[in-house]
Amino acid sequence: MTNEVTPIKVALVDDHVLVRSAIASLINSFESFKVTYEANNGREFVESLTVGQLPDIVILDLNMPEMNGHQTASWLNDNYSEISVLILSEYDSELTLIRLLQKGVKGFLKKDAQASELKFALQAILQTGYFYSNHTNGKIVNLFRTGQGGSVNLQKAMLSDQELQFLQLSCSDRTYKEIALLMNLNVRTIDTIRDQLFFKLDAKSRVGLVMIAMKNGIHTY
Amino acid sequence: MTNEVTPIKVALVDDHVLVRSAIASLINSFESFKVTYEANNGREFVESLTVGQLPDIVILDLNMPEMNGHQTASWLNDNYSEISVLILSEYDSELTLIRLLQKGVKGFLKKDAQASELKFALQAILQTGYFYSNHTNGKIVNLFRTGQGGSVNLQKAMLSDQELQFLQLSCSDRTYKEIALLMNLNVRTIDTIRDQLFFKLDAKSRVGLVMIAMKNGIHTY
DNA sequence: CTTAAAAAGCGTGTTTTTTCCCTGTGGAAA
DNA sequence: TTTCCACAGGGAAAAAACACGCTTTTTAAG
Repeated sequence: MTNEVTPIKVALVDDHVLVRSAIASLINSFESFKVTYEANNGREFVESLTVGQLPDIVILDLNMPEMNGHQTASWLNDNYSEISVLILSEYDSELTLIRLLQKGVKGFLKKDAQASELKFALQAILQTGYFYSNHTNGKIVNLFRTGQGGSVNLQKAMLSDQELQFLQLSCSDRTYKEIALLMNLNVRTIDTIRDQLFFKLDAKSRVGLVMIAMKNGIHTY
Repeated sequence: MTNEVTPIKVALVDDHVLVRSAIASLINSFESFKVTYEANNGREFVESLTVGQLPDIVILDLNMPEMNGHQTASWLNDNYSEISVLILSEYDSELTLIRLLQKGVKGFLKKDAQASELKFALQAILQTGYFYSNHTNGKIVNLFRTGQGGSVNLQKAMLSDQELQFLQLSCSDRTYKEIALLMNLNVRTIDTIRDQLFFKLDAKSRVGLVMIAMKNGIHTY
């Protein structure tokens, strides 16, 4: 069991202050957990980090100004790999899930989770080292979960930078011709990238792609 | 000033337990406010209402199972119009804003608001009777805000049931032909409805429409 | 009630965009 | 070598977007 004298120190990084301060008081109500850091974004958090008072777990939102969840997870992985990272996002993280895993992220939780799930996730990360919600779907996560193929299929399942950029640019009124221009590619190549995404994401049309992209917070505002 | 002996009673209706219990403790930290009801959806809330202990303000999420925010606002407007309703949604509410206003809703707030905004919104509703965040955009809200035309333009700005249904059905891989079949309309009529929505929502393509629909939580999961 | 105006619905047709074939090259990796 | 894959091409069918016009229904006004 955890030591009651020195509670687990949790950091919260999220620009949605309403939700953040709310989650903070929820975590403080958990036995043996205590929120010791609160920040509006990655930069703010990184700058406030004090050696000797490092948190045990950092709860990160993905979409933040200045320094987002991806960047913060990378930085933590490089500088303080002993700190566990739990992603708490508004969106699914399927599309960039493998990227985040490579950055050492220990778990994922969506903001519409139950309070008990958050507590369970925190405990699971401490005890087993990881927590993966089973509320995800889609080809990618299934590939990952069923462990079909080691590293080769993971590369297949993972979206390339190009594919991500294409997805992002697709979330607009732009035609493929315009997207091709922006990406310095031939329209035919765009065809190939699109078809590849149709397969990877189980979509049948651009509208389908855009919906998946938005559910994953890929779109730019 | 508000009476400190009898605090303002607030009800919270939201199926995102994590966020809800979090917001509850936040509101309880506000001076002269107290959360007296918590429910996972409209039905649960309505059934738990006890005469003599009615809340002063109900904070409603829009997307809930069993009985959603629209339905709950309607019911409250019909049965307990003395209770003020504040919509606290994950999404923009532009598309159905006027509908909600007609149901007597007193204010709107998005979940990514600052904590201080929530407090301000609650106080504003008590003192002035309403609170409208200025973080909304789009043709509809601007029409409403600038007061261009009294009731005629409001009808124009408001989306019809048909338009809403079309928007919802557009969020899929369906072709317009299939949507026309589902709505018992000719494909040409679908053209008209689409073009009308292009105008009302400042969109230029179906992808644009779908993005607006998703930002407003119109899509079915 | 009558009439004008507005809107909703539907038709024909055209242009643009999207989607889907199948093919081929050049480079990197097995 | 052989295999894979990013990239690119031609061609064609389907879907989306746009134009114009013609009824019927609804609404508003006199």
